[in-house]
Amino acid sequence: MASKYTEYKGINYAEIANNILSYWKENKVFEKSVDERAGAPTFTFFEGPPSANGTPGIHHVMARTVKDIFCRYKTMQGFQVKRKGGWDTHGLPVELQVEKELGITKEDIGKKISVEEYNRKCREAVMKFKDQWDNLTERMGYWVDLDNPYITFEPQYIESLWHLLKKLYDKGLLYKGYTIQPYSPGAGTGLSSHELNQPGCYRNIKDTTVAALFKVKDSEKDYIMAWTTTPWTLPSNNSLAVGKNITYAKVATYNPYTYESINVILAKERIGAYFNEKAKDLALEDYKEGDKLIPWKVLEEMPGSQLVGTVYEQLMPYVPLAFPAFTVLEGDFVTTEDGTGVVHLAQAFGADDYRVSVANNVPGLFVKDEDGNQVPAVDKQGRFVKEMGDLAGRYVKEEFYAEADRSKEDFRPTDVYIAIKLKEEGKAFKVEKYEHSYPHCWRTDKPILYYPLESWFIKTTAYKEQLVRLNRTINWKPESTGVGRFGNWLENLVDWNLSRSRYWGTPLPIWRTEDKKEEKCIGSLAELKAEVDKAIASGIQQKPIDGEFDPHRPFVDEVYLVSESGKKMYREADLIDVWFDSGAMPYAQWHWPFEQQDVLKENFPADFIAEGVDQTRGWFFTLHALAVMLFDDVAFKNVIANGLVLDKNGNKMSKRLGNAVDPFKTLDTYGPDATRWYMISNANPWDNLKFDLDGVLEVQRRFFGTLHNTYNFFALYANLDGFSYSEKPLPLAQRPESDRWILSRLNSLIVDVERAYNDYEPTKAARAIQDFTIDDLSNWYVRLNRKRFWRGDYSEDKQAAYQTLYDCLQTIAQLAAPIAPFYMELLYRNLNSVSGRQQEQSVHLVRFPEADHAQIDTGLEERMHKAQIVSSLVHSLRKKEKIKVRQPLSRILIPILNAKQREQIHDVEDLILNEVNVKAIEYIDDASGVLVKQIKPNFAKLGKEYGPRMKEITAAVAKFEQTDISQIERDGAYTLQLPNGPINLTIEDVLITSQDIPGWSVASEEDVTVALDINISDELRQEGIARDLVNRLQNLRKDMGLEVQDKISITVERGEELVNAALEANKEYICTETQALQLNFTDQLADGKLLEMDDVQLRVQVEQV
RNA sequence: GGGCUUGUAGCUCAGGUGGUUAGAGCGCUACACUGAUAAUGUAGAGGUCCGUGGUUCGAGUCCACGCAGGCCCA
Repeated sequence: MASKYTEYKGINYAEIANNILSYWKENKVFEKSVDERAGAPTFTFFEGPPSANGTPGIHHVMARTVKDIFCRYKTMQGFQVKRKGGWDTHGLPVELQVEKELGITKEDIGKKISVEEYNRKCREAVMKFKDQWDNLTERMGYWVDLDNPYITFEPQYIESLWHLLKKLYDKGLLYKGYTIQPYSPGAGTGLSSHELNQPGCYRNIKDTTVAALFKVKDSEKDYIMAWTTTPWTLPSNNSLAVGKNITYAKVATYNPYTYESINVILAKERIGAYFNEKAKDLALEDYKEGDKLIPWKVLEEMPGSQLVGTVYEQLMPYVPLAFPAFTVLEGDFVTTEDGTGVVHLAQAFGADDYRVSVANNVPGLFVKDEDGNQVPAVDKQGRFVKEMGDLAGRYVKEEFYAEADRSKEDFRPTDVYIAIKLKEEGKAFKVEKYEHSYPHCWRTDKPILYYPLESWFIKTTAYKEQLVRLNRTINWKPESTGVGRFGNWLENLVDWNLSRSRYWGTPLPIWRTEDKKEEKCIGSLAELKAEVDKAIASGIQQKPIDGEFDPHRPFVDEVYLVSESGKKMYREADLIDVWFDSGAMPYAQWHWPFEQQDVLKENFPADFIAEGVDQTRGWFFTLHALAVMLFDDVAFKNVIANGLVLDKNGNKMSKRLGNAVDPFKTLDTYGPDATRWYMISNANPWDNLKFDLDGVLEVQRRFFGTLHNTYNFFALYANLDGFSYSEKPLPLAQRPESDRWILSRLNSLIVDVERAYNDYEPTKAARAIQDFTIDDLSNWYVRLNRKRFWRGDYSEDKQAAYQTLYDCLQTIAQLAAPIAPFYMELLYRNLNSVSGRQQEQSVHLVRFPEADHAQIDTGLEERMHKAQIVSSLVHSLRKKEKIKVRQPLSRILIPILNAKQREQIHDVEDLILNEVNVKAIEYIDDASGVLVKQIKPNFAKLGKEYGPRMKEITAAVAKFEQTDISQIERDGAYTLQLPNGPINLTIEDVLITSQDIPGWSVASEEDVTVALDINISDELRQEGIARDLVNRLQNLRKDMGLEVQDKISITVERGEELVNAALEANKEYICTETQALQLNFTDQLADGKLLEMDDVQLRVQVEQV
């Protein structure tokens, strides 16, 4: 055991962190923190896997600090907290990165590069920055098991995924359906939103638009008007959508192309876009064919809800559809920003169209292909199918035609062709070119179509109710993300589209015969092996599955199975959504159920997870969905959805803009503790953080600097006195008021911090610890008690001071360890290496402190608060009167409003007098006859009772004289005679203060008022001089380089009478303070030093003895 | 366009259930203090509590409608 506490001259926090890191490694502290808790209740944490194909950023430090805090906290509370790391390895970003590096596109896969080679590249790329990630993890102090992580591309992991998929399949939750996706006919492939968001994909183009007229069935001449920028979808129209809160108008007018008399129905707000205001007043009957101004008149108005259900005639009757096709529906996406306020729907060619049609059971327009399958009216090359009469074979977009065809003289784009046709048939009201932004395929440069593509889905909608119900049991931080963002998402749930047409990912384990009549879903590698053996037996497959089998493409595609009826089966070519990979990690990370069957019992569901709020519909959802569908349980009980880390100006960080903060550099410069503390204390994790390095510096200076100074102060004197906490702790009753006060505050702090951690409010915990350390411990307790540490013998009082300060530091180390694991470890070890009071090797192995409620004395805390107010007021008055604190003053006056207040201040009198260098406090009460009191109503209390009468009460109380105040104080009651009847006031109904003492300079705060007697007697003056001299002598000692414990001898040259007297009178005081063994006077001092004081000079000589 | 979220001092943030002088830290200015000193104390300047309406005796706080930023989704 060390005999001395380590003292520090300077401190390098980053270096400390490195030392602590080595200490943890050497002593396997992390491993112990898990292993030593074996058998204890578990606290389960799930690590959301990052992808190592990019470098980590500062926001990862944020997210991982949040995770780390609660894992460390729960460990300290005695739980066993296993933390298995993980890597997310599949997905499009990996593919795109590889393609970029190799300079290839998706089309080259299978041509310039084999799928096998391509996937091998992906596998390498995805771990490219693993070292950097591991390095960051370690250096920021994130404790997670990096040696046995789960990796989503490993065969065992994929096998678990297959098992889960099969469970879903067996429940009938896996089905193949359609989804409307961006589709490029030229490339023959669907596009991801990621691909669509690449720069240059959205372009402004001019399209032919049509405001089409849909005739209301059984009406004479009523037409509903809908506008579209894609006229080629009009032949596939199956319904119209209106907004239920939009007001529509029926307008009598004439068809501008056929001149027929018609009534047009459109949103009232959109009339101006289609009708000329000048023609409004023209008489309808005066209209002649060809007139420029077409008269119009609003016949009636109606809400959209009234239009819903209206049946109309098919616009372009190529393919008949059964009722309820051609019905007006309600659509929440309808606006009056542009168009007519009526949206034409073609189920096959728009996501909204599809959703609304399906929801209303309206059939979409499809035809049967040669295999009897339902297909849209436009084929995958972008051409109308043969059932479409005169349109058959036409490409829907002119860009799809060959250049040669387009340049022919009689070439008409299909949109124009349709527009003309509708004009001629009297079904168009307005045809015009319109410029808008439209997505293009980044490969072919041609416009995309929204087109129905086959996909595998998980029928999450079947579990909507359970998903919503169980979500209510989850503790979300912040709550709004759970009930709002996530809750709404669940309310509007759609089935989970699992399919991805890509190469690097988990293959869908479904095999089908060519006629799609037989199907098998494989749930394990063993099952696959067995099926393959069957296929080999039937001659369909040659190669058996061995132990080395990689279930990725292309190998899995080379596996053919045999159906029950003996037919060859092919794997469905899709990969699954990578979110399935990560959502299944609770099970797949343990290779469940193939190994460690029991592990789920102990480690599911998670007690806690944390990730960015952008994961709400990603990881948070897939975790929840799988847990609910497969296990009828939540996947996690508590979740923190943290916000973004922005730059200091509130802009998104990006490497391109150069405003990204380098996490490694930050850790190098400021150390992990200040970085973590700043992130947690500055704002709640779920708010966005404006990351400012100056803020980290401030945390370092203010919090860690203060704490470190406090420790250093303790170490300095404890070493001199040989304090090693070997004595028994002194009973509270034997410790002075200020010790009992700081211990009371300390125990209150423990209560607050524990509550904050339990509520997943790390910011509150950090701020509470910080405020205690800076305000209570350093700036009040240590400042007031400094002398107890360095003056006199090793008395009981001194022991009390050491023990008290030690306990505070020790407890802070434990409370703050989850947030600042390195520095708190240092503090803990520095203290315990001498005292040996705690046996654990690390603060992270110690149990979290438990509050001793017996030490909490709220009365004492109140009293001390009064002392702080009085001291602050006296300082303020001294400042105003320009009298420095070193000059003692005789007394302060405090008006006393009641007995309690007097008692409170009296109990802390010594502290106050000491702090402000005043000899006495005099209390003035009513008997003195000089008190002037103010009174005002207690609004909070009276307001509840009298409400509207507050105005008159306030006015009446404002008119109170001193005698009225005395009366209510004396009687405890007072009756107000008011115009609207009398009101009885009690003493609790008013607030009485005294903010003035006639003839004195006073200051007041809260209910305390202080006056300072500024008369300085000779005696006080002399004492002031003595104090000044002590100060100068102390400085001189310091200049001479003396240590605290060195003794001196002082010789002073006699000077002014007052000064001489001052020194004589205070000789003993001066000697004690300056550790002088003697103080001698002489008439002449040859080589003394001239000390300058405020208005005197003194020649002295100081020698070490 | 929808959902969620944020808006309080130059900056970062506090401000249970509405209650009458809206706070803290940093920064700035000035003064003081100095056996913790790369600290500390005191004072000062600095506010349309995003805006507009409303409810109320009373609104930073509650309601409605906007504005601006952010995230996610269309």
